Amino acid sequence: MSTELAKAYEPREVEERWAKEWIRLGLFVADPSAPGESFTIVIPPPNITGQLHLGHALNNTLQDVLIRYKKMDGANTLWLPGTDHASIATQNVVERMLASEGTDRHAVGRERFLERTFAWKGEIAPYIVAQLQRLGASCDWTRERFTMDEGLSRAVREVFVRLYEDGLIYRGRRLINWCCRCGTALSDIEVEHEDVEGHLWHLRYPLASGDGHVVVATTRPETLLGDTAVAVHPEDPRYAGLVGKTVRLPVLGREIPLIADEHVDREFGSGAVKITPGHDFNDFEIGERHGLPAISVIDEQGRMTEEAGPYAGLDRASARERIVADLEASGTLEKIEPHALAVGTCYRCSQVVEPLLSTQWFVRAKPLADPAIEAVRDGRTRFHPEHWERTYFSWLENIRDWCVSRQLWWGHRIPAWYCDACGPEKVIVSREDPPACPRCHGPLRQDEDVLDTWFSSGLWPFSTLGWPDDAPELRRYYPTSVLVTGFDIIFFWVARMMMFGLRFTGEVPFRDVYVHGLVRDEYGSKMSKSKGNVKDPLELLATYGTDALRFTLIAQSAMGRDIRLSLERIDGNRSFANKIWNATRFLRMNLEGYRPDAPRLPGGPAERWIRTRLSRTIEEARAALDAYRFNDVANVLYRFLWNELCDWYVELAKLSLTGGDADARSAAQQTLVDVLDGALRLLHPLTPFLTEELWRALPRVGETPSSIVHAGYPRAEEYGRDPAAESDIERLIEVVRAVRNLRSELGVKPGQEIAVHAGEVEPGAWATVSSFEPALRALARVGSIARFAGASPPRGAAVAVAGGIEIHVPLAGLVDVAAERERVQKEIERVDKDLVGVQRKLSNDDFVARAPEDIVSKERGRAEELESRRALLARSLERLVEVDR
RNA sequence: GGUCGCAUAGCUCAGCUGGUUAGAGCGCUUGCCUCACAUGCAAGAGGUCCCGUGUUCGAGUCACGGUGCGACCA
Repeated sequence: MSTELAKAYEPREVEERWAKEWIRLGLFVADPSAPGESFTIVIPPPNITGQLHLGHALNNTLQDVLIRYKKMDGANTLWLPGTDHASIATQNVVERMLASEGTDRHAVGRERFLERTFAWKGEIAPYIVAQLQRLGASCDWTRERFTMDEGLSRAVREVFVRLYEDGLIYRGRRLINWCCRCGTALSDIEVEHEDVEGHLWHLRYPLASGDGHVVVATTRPETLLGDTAVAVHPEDPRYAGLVGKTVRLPVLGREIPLIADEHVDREFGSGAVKITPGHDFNDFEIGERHGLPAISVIDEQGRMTEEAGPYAGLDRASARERIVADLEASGTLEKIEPHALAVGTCYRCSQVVEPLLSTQWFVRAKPLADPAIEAVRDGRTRFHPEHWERTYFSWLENIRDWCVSRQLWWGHRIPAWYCDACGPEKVIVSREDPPACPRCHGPLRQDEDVLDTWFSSGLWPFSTLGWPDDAPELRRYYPTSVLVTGFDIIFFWVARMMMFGLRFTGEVPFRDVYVHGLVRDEYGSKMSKSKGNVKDPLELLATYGTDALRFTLIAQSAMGRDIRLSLERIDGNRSFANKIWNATRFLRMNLEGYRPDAPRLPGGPAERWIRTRLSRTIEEARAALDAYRFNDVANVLYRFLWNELCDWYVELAKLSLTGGDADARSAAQQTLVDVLDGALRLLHPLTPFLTEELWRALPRVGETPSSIVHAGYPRAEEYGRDPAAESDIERLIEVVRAVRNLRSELGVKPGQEIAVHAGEVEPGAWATVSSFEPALRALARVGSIARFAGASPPRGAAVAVAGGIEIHVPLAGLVDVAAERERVQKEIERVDKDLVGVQRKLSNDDFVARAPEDIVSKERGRAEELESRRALLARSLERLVEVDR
């Protein structure tokens, strides 16, 4: 209290101090036994692959807003933080490190590789936590979790075993997506489709009978070696007589059948397609239907297998070149056309993915998906904005079995064991590591593979709370209240959490899902390292301050929209922080004689007005927060603090503070203190650092609480409502604006006082306006304001109508009359334009007859007002003409 | 090919269940270092609300069609 505030807000020191202090105070440590309604958020755990980006900044800012709001409002809150092991992504990072050291994981060995990766995690996780803390994230840091923690790993095992026991997990040989670079299977959604300009090769497959050929079109000629049929549409007249015959496969000479299948697209190419069940998902299904063999001609390294005959050992790309050349030489190649196609690529390394036959573990998805669909249909979980549920449904309704095994080392090892003596079919799946084969007591070999990262992420909302144990945290904080996340992981994560949550806890994992947009650059492009348009959040924090960045992200978070982050906007909000800082500074400079414990005085209209405005603002802010309308919260608070409190109340309060009336001074001081107190609390969830610092600088009775968080979220009732004061001050503001406008347009010098002659347009307006004479003097440099008698305003005056009065400013010596005439003429034209619109409405009988009464009378009132204004301006114009004569 | 979203001031965007004079920030113009703040104060200019049709007394807002952009799925 004793030290003065600096002239401008310097965020850095304040942020560093409070980030530490909040943790030291244990402000956000959850207590399951404490009272209050539970409000829980589990953090979308950042991957331990590196530093956070602006998407994380947005995601965590929004969560923090909700948690701080609920915490202040008395809820028993828990925001549980943590990190994700991100098996494939993290393994790639560590493998790159090894590569730069000239070695690789196979040389290092599994055990040392895992040690190395845990060491990496040990470095990165604290760094991520520090970044979140820097952002102001009010997580319960004592409960930080990591997806590979012991407890969470136990949950993973429990789920795997139970699903296996329930027949929902099985091991099988099927076509899967294989990333040759990462050396692992991927699930369907881990494959991204990239549009590329490719080719369509038209190939002649001779009929085995020797009489002619069939032309097939393909985008992947090298897979021809694995063809086991050629398919046409059953109703395609071009091939009517050929179905059932056989064709001879070029190069290899294998005889394969010509079959008919309804799924063949007659429009594609020649209408005949080669069927390669071993390397194409559609072909695999056709193959199943027709009992065709599946041949693998490409292996896990992306090389041609022995089945590929003369091409064995070549990689996919060179095999294609060679085959095309050979086909051309043999006259098999009819033509090549350019063709756009979507190739599947690995979402972690962007290499082209190869469909391969492989033995993997699968989760039977449908029985899990159905309850997850139902829970959203009946509203147990709601999406905000709602339309995201369509995305959710469309995926779950078409879900296919989920390949969960990964040929990686970093992750949860699959709890399955094999006994070489008893044979590969005898699989043992167990919660505990089995010591020996239960049949032959021989040694067991654990499955080498790990589980898909999303398998453990799917358990996050309850595994972090102690499940499968019956933990107090689980009882108190589950189901969680809201999940805040980006739409890009609705499939990966949200849907999986729903499936697992319902299956294993019987309840939805969260009541609400708030889906925010992506943070893009100012041109709307996705930020990506390859484009080089990534902005480092830490850099932005350092330049503009955390609160400014947070406020900007919040203000831009309109439901259902991406965020284009512009530096200008952050800069503007840096000014906003400075503005609030200075308002508080102003208050502290005017506290002399202020007694915190003195009874509150009612104050004048200005005091009652700003309290009313705050009360309404509180109501709006709360409603917006409750509905996740983050941008509305930001806008409402910005407007109140800057455009009402600073622009008007502080200016009005200056009069009372220096006017010599002790009560008026006290009332102004009290109001400034109370309103600022409420406004800072109201704003705290958005800009925690600034508000915490300033709030503690307010004078108060007794000891200052350790944090603004304990001060309660403002309630509208705290500030009361006074509609009369509200309309009076609005009147004043209108008049001040009108006079300033006249001054500006007339080019009156800023310092020069002017006389105002007023006439009353609305009954009672004069009494109100004239009572504000000191304010008019201070805010509009009105030297004197007097009511003119009857209907005889002064000659040669500029005129305006505002706040229910006519305002006449005599021009004598101020301005040239011709310019003023022009101004009035323009004003008349403007009024005319509005008047025409209103009159057209009123002359429409349908409107008068059918529109609601209040709308019609509103329009009538407007017409009257415009007409009288027009008449006034016209008279004024006449008198200006007279002056000229 | 299917689905979804977006199109409003020079730029970035608000505008809920159809009814005000269509708003904000930045930028721009003009004037001010007025004793909290030049990260400021005051005033101002700037819009065929993408196009068309329809529903309605009334459409930026609702419906349908089109155009353009983006995303997701196949």
